[in-house]
Amino acid sequence: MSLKFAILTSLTERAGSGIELARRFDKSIGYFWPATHQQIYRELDRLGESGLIRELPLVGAPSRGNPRRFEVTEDGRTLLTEWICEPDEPDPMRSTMAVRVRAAAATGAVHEVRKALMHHRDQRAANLGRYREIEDRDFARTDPGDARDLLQHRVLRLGIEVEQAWVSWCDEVLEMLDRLPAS
Amino acid sequence: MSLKFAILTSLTERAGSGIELARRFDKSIGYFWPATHQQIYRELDRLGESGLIRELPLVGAPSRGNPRRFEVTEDGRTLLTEWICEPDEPDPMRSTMAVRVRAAAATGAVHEVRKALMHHRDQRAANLGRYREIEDRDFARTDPGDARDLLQHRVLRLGIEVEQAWVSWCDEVLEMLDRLPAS
DNA sequence: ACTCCCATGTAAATCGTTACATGATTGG
DNA sequence: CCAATCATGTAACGATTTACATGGGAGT
Repeated sequence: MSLKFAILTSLTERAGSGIELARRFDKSIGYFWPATHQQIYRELDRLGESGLIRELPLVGAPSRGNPRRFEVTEDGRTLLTEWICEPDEPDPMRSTMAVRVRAAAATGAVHEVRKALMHHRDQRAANLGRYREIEDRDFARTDPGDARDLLQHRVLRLGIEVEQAWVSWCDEVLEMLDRLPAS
Repeated sequence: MSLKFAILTSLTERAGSGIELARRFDKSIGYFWPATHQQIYRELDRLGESGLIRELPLVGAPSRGNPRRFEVTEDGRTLLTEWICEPDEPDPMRSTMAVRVRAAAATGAVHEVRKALMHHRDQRAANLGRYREIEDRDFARTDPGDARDLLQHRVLRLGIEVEQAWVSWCDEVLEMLDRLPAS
């Protein structure tokens, strides 16, 4: 449901082609709403049919260095700003790791979950590292910046804080496992 | 992908019928892997065909107070404990709220996001309240309990810590909006 | 008798993932 | 020229959501 608006947002930030969008999803807005290029192309078609985006005119023949590019229409911009105002229902949490720990508790195979936890912890720590690099690169300025910059920074901070919470939690559980008898 | 294992876990904790599972998903394991009763019935069929669960024999005719009940087979238990050991890739984050804030930043409609944020904050706070009630009711004992209890408690703590992070983040963004000029 | 809820299910639509296809083009 | 990559797309499947259907039992 939000893919549509994630694309409108990204195209509002800057007009671009399908592949460019796919790349932005891989390293920016996709941290909060992942999507593959297949999803994106499909959604671009639909958004075009609905008149929410339009294709920019190509100067020459469509080719590798001259791909189809899209921009948001006035209708699209209007719909997006209306959507911003809607009361937001939190997306339900969905964590395989949590299910694994519950499974460990249910079966009594408590130490078997250690490998999963350590791997999970490492992945979260890597995410955290990526986010902090972005923060240092893009938001390290001492002067406040404008409202847009501040809001973008808050979103990145959300990613950082959530990943931090995960890393701490994994560490706590791993410590707890260390204190348990080897079974 | 994890629904299968969430059901196996829940049936390992206690055998039960489809509706019972649906209710447990609504107030326990579903906090970390939500599922509707339709998903659950379909998955129960598949798990039965794969021999991972089996139907308990009914004493009388199937009826309201005498529903079909399922338990995990030895194969199911084996598969579940093997699955516990697999290295766990974190499920990608997916947050409509984060996309909304990015949209607010991109369009410049920064104050329009306030209503969404406040509603989101309230929902997160309500989740937090529910989790804390469960903690007080089920995990308030001073003696440590066994390994299973400890692990279950850690999972609940994960929920609590993530919701706390969300509430704080919403408060920070709302404060930030208060300090910005009215547009 | 009427209504509500229980327990199970079917159906359709959308969303998301994985695998593969195609032509064009750039780099070596 | 050949391989790798770019840019776009198709196809199929699985997962998820939403809506509706049904037959029975419980309560009033």
